[in-house]
Amino acid sequence: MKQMGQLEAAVMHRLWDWDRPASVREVVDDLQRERKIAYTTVMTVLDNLHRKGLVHRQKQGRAYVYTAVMSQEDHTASMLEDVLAQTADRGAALLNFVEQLSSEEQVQVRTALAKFRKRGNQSRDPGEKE
Amino acid sequence: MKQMGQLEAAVMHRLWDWDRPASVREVVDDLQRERKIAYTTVMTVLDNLHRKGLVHRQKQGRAYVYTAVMSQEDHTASMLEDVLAQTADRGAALLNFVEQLSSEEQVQVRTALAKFRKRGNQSRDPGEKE
DNA sequence: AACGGCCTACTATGCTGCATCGTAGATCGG
DNA sequence: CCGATCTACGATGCAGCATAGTAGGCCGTT
Repeated sequence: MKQMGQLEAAVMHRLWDWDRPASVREVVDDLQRERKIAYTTVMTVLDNLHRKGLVHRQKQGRAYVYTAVMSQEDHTASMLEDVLAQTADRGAALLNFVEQLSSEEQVQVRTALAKFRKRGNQSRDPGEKE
Repeated sequence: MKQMGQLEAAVMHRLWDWDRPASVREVVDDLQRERKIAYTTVMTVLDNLHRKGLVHRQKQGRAYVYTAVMSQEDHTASMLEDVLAQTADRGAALLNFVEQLSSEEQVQVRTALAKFRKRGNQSRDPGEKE
């Protein structure tokens, strides 16, 4: 459901990097700096992303400006969740996963978990975002 | 690279469940219990999985017997890794991810990490499995 | 008011991956 | 030699993504 194509990903990365509403024009111009691509191609992609619910859009003057619905981190977390959802034994998969993380990352995760534990974990403050 | 289609996944799940070399015939027969499907369809799928390196095969008599190259848990872990690899900020993504895990799973992960830490992390003792 | 830009909507094409089989040919037990 | 069973190879259909052209609307400028 979240899986994207190359171009879609390239577009999303720009929206994430910029972290502000961006028009098709802006995205096209930025992509153009790397390769030739038609305005309508990018427009179609943004339209598709909108239909898929990955970006939100709003009319600004004549044009639409697009913004990513989720932060990249949340999106990644969501994809990780999707992967995990398809496995029979989540626990086992999780173990093998953290096992394969680098020591540094293991520390990061451990630290993060400790933090959540203190503040009662379970989804962060309600009323944020959304 | 690891992403599979529905049928491919159904086949892999059987190989994982059985945890032993299985022939096309066996897989077909099992799939047949749920729906009609041609022998060659399954054969093609197994052949594709073989080309993709997800299963290993060996001649046994006239037929090939197939076995999953990785355990399901390792495969899932590998996909999680792939997802994480595509993100810019692995750390942030990891945090958001563990944040969204259930309390139980957080405990599991924490326990697992503690275990690795004691035994100098890096791959668990061989033969433990599960 | 007509013109040229810019933007959206709609449509179309090509490619790739997966699902699905059929057919031909090899092989093995009778 | 015959039928059953396998593999190898090829064909078709459908879906998702990339790509882009065309038509028409809107707006500021002559």
